[in-house]
Amino acid sequence: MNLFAEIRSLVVASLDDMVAAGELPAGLDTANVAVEPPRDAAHGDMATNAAMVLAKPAGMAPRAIADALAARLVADPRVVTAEAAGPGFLNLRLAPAVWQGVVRAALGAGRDFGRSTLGQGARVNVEFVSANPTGPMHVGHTRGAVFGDALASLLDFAGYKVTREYYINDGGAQVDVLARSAFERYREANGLSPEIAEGLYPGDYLIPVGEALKAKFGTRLLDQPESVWLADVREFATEAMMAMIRDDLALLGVTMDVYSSEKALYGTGKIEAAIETLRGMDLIYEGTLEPPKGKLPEDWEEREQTLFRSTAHGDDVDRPVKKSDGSWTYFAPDIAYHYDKVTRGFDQLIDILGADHGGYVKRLKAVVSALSNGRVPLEVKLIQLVKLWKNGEPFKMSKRAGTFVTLRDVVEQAGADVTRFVMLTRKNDAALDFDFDKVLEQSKDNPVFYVQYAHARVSSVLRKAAEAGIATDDATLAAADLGRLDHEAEIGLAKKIAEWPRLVEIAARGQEPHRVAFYLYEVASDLHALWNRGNEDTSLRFVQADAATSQAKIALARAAGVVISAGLAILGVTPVEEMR
RNA sequence: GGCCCCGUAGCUCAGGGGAUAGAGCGACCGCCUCCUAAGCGGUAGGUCACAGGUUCGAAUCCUGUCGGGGCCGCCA
Repeated sequence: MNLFAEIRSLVVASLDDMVAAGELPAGLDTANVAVEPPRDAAHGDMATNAAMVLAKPAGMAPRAIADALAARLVADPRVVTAEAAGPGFLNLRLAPAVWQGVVRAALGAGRDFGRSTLGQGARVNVEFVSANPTGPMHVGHTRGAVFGDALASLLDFAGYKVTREYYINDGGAQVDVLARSAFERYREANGLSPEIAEGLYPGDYLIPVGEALKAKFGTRLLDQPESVWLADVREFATEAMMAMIRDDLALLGVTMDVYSSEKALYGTGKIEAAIETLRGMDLIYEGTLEPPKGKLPEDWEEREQTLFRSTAHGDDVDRPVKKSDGSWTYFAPDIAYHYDKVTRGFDQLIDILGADHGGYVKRLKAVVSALSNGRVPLEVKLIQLVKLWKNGEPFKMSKRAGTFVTLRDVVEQAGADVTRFVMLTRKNDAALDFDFDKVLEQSKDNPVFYVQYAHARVSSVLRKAAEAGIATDDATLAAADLGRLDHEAEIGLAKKIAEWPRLVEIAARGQEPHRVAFYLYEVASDLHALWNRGNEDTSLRFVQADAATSQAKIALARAAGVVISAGLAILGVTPVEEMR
């Protein structure tokens, strides 16, 4: 139930009536006609730009269209007044019954209130995290994980069929490094002193892997050359790392639907097939790249390479798919992987990458564009840095200094709910400050607390009502006499609740889960404001002496709680029943 | 050199064709004997980096400039 969409339908239908009555010329395009909340609440409940949009094509004055449209709109019982204003806006005021109906609808739908059919069941693949399986997840991964998961939930809520996917980079040189690092820990487990050479991974997290290798292989591998043990140790260590990463993700409440392996692409002909497909489109050739402009790399040499003609699909330069020794570049399996996603039948692909991969976006889009013949759009969402703060100072991360902050560190200190909410209070492409002191603060200055507190207050109302012997199940509340909700502050909260279905669609269209967080803050703010007014004006308290009035007011509170819990569910945050 | 992101109130940030540009913090003023104060109400504060352009209308779209950050190269 998107009230704004309903009123827009009414506006468009009224415009059609005007055409039929000869008040407007036929054939007008109403696509740009919008019905939105006005910037200033004093203007009314909703505003439409119809008269301004149609004035020019209709060859009429905006005011004339607005007045004629107004006359038709007020005939609808939902519309109380329709007044032309400003440059040609038509401001509408809706009947209290409409807002009361929103409360009833929210109670009826529960956490599904606001669910949309916008996506029409389109299949979307959201690939996120995709951290190298060489160590624990760090803060940067955490933000990507939270964003990807929330975006996936948001799209699901908006009517898409979503697959959450993790691409395991287990095919490159870094997993060999992992294997060698783990082998040293294996030697250590066998009483030898490990030699963590420069370039190997020194982290303690590999010590248990060494122990496990000992348990599995005993001393058998100790005197063997690398060629004997590398593949086995690599596989063992990679699996151990992935188990660790899955645990980290679980800690955050993130569950993937699909794990795809880069390694699995090798030796199956999938890479070759993808490249050959491109070659069939004349997009693969042997050639030489121009040297990069500006400062030339010291070891730059012109070499003939196998190149992907990504410039044919919007990239700036063509990209190598083979190294000069004939092996694939890291880009080649990525081509095959995206080809795989396309052939699995997704209607839309979303990649969530760290901002440092920004230079990679155009070639990925070129791949997907080419391999899907332009059918499948690829959207790449870049995740900006997280800056950690502690005790009022920036918390510098350094692997060497041992101040490397893992996902586990963050979640253990701040909790999954707080971590998630805070990381969703910024646009993905803006840097984020994560201040350990502030995120745990129990005050209204902390948005996490503020929103949770609002939800807890709703629960508190329900508990109080129950103690007073008032029935507060949703069915009873929905059947309450909501006509008693007539105070401007109460109607105001109902109006905010009415925005939820519209917000879901806006956020989903823009792939911007942060909008949900900001909206929830507004709902919480309105609820707190109403609650505070109860201090002065006891008639605005939710629990009243008589059951009927109480139920109407509690229905409103409950509807706000429903929206908050629906929104928090998208963000992956648990709504709390009480503050502790 | 090229590409991407960013520049909005003192600070942190929303808003991304539409009316007088918003919120929180900070500042200033007022408020707690009581029933809902881990507070509440109010005020001040902005050439939306700059310059052109498109439009009936630009913080929003386009071009350029300046400033901040990121990326480039057979490393994934």
